[in-house]
Amino acid sequence: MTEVAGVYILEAPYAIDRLYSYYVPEELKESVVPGAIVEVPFGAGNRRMTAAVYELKDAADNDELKPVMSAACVYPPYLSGETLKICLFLKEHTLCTFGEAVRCVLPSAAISKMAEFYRAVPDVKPADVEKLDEKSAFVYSALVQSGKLSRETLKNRFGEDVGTVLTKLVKTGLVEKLTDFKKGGSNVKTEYSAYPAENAPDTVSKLRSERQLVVYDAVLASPGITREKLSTETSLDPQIVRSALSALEKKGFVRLEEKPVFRDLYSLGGALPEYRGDFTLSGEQQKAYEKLKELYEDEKPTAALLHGVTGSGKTNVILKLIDDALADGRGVIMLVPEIALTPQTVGRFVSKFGERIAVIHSALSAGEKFDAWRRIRDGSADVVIGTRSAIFAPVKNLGLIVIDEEHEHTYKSDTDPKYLAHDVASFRCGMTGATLVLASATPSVTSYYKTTTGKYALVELRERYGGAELPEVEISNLRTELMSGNTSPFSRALISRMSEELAAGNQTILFLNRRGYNSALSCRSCGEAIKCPHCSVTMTYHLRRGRSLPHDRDLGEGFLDVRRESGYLHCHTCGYKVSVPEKCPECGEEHFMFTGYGTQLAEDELKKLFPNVRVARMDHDTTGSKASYEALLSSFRDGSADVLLGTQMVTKGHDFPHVTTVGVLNADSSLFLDDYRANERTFSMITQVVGRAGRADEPGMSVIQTYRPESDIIELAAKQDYKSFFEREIRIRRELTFPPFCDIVVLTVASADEARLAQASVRLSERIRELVRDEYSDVKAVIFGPFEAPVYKVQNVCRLRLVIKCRLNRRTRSMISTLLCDFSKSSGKGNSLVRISADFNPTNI
DNA sequence: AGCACGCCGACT
DNA sequence: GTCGGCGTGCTC
Repeated sequence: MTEVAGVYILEAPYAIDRLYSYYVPEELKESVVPGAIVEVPFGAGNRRMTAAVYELKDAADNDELKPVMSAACVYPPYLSGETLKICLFLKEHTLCTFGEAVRCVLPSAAISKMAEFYRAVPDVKPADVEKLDEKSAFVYSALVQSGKLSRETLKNRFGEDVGTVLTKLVKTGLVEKLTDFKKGGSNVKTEYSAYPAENAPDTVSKLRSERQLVVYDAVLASPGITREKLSTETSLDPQIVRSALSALEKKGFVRLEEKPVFRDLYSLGGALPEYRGDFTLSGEQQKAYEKLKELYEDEKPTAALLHGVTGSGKTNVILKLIDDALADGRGVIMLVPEIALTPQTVGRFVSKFGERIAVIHSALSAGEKFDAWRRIRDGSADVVIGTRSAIFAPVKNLGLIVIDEEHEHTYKSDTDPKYLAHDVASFRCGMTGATLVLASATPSVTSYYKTTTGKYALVELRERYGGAELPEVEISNLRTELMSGNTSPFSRALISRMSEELAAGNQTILFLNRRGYNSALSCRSCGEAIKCPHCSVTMTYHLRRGRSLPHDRDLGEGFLDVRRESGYLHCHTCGYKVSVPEKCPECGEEHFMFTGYGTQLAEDELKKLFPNVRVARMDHDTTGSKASYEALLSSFRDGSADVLLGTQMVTKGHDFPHVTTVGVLNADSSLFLDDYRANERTFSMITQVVGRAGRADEPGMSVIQTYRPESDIIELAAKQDYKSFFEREIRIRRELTFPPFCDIVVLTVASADEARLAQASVRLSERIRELVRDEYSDVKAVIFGPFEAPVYKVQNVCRLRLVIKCRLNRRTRSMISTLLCDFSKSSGKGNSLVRISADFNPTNI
C-alpha cells in the first residue's frame, strides 16, 4: 500500500483539468494533506507545476506514479475541506478549471506564486560552450551575465520558442532549472508601539532635540502608544515621529515593539456613524422572525424567501435571526449589493455586533482582504457582511446565509468562474445544514417561483414599518408631452410638482439611466450615428467639467463649434474619447444633430428651469472615487442640495427623510432591452424608486415618465403589487419557455479576426448539433444561432454567440464541457486567436 | 497549454 | 548522413 495524493494542477487548461494521482514520499507525509499546495512533475517533460491536494487515498501500487516533489509549509492549509468542495462545485457548475476556482475563493494575497528560473552552471568545460549554436550561445551568455533569469523574462527577451533552446542547454549541463516560491501571505502590516524603557537614562537633559522630548513625553504619558497615534497626539509629521522614535530607542529611552496589525477593521476608511436604531420588532415582523427561526432550528438545510414591501423593516428581522445564530455559536454570512455597503448599513451592524464583524468588498486592498479572511478563518470574526465574493468566506460552523436584495444582478459574477452567489449559498447550506434566507421587496421571478414549488418557504412582510403610506404615483405620457412641444427631459406634471415642493423646501430624487449629455451624434444626411472605432456602439456626447450649453437652435450656424469646444464623444463600452468630428465619417457631410439625453443635459435643463436649484449629479462621471460618492450623498442628506439627479445608484437603499418627490425620467429604457428579464428589471426599478419617496409623516409622490403609459408593468409597480406582477410574468415565462422553466446557456466565441471567428462559430454550431443528435440524444435542447452578441465588437474583439435552451443538470453540463474540450483541442491548429466561453443563465443575453 | 516524438526536406 | 521544420497525441 502506498500513500497517494489526488491533486488538481492549478495551471492546467480546461481540457486536461482533472484529478491526477501522485505518490507521497515518506519525508513529505507530514505536509501533504488535503488542501496543501504542492509541486508535482507533469507531462512528458516533467515540468514542475503547482497543484492543490484534493484528497489522500491508499492505493495498491501496481501502476507507477510520479512523486510529489515538495509541499508548501502552511498549516493549516488555506484550502479547508469545505473550500475544496466549493472549488469542485464551481468547476462542475460553471465549467471553469479547478485552479480558477481556487483563485476565486482565496484572497489573492494567500496564493503563492511560483516561478521557474534558469541559471548558468558555474565551472563548465569551455569546450561545451564553444560548441553551442548561435541562438543558444546568445541565451547562454545572457544567463552568465545576469546570474538567474525567470522563464517569463527569457520568453520576453528571446521569444516564445526559447523553451527548446533552454531544454537543450539543460541537457548539455550548461544551465540548470530552478523553481522558486514567491511566498504568498507575507503581506502582513505591522505596527510599532512605544514603551518607556525599563532602565531609561534618568537625565532627560541628554535629549537635545525638542521633537524627541515631545515624543518622549507622549510615550511616558501613555505607554504602549502606537506610532500612528503618537503622530496625531503630538501633531508631528509621521516621518518625524518615526525618526525621533528610532533616535530615542538608540539612546535607550524607549523600547519599540512590533506587532502584526489588522488594517482598518471595517475597511470603510473612517469613523462609523453611531447607529441608534430601534431594534424592537412589530407584530408582523415578530411573526416573520418566528417563522424563520423555526426553519433555522431545523437541523436540515432549509431556505426561505423573505418578501417584504419596501420599508417593511426586513433588516430588523434579519438582525434578530443573526443574533440567534451567534448565540448558538454559529457563523453568519450576509451578502449585500456593493451599493448598499455604506457606512450607514455597516454602522448598523457594527453597533450591534462590534468586532465580530468582517466587511468584504471590492474596494479593499489585497492585504485588507487577506486580513479580513484570516480573522474569519481563525474565528475572531463570525459575522461576515460583504458583496458577492463574501459567499466564499471561510466562516466556521456556518449557521445562516442571508442574501439581501436577492434580485440584484450583481450576485451573478461576470468574469470566470461565472457563478451565481445563490447557487454557492445553497451548496454551502447543503454541506453545513445552515439556513438560507433570500430577502427582497421585488424577488427575482426565479426565486419567487421556488416558493410556489415548495423549494423555499415564503415569509412575508406586507405592512410598511410605522404605518407609512404608499406614495402617490403619477404616470406622465412622454408621447403627448412631445406632441405638445415639450422636448425637455421633464414632463409638465413633474415640473409643477417640483416647483411646489422645492418652494416648500423639500427634496427631489431624479433617476435617468443614461449618463453624458446627448446619447448620440447622428448625421442628418445619411442618418448614421457616430460609432466608436473600436466597438459597435454609438458614442455619447459628454460636456467638459463645469460647462453648460444653450440650446443648439439658439446658437444658429456656429453651434457645432461651440459643441466641439465644450465637449467630446465618449464610448461607454471601452472608454475611448474623441472630439466631435468635422465631417460625417460615412458620407462626408457636415450636418450633425445631437439626439437623446443623459444626466448632464438633465442637470443643465434643470438649472434653466429652476435657476436657484442646487443639484447633486451622481453618475459614473461624478463618483470616480468612493469618497466623492459618499460626499455627494452626504451633501444631499444634510440639505446642501435640493435635487439628487443620477443613474441607477440614486435608486438604492438610502433613506432621505426630506425627499417628497421621486421622478423617473424615462421608465422605458430597460423595457426595450431585448432580454426576457426586462419586465422584471423595470418592475423592480420602479418599485424601489417609488419606495424612496415620502416617510411616515410626509406623504410623497412619484412621477414616472414613459412613452408607453399603457404598460401594466409600470402600473403594477406603482401599486407595489408584486403578486400580480409575478402571476402575469410567470405565465409568459411558461408559455415561451424561459427561466424558471428552462435554463439558458450562452456560448460566446470571440476573436479579433472576423473570418476565423465566423469559421469557428460554424464549427461549434455543427458540433453541438451533432452531440445533441448522437451522444446526447437523451437531452432536450433547443439551439439558436450563431448570431452576433448584442454589442458585437468591444475593443476590436468581435463576439458571436450560440444560445441553448435546456435543463441544466449533470448531463447537459457534461455536454457543454465536452464541447469546450473539443474546441480547445482543435484551437491548437491555427485557431488560437479564437476564444470560447460558456455562461449559464447570464444576466444579460 | 506545453512538450515529446515522429516523419519529411535542405544542408555539411 | 543530420538538423530542424511542424503535424499528432498525451499529460497521474
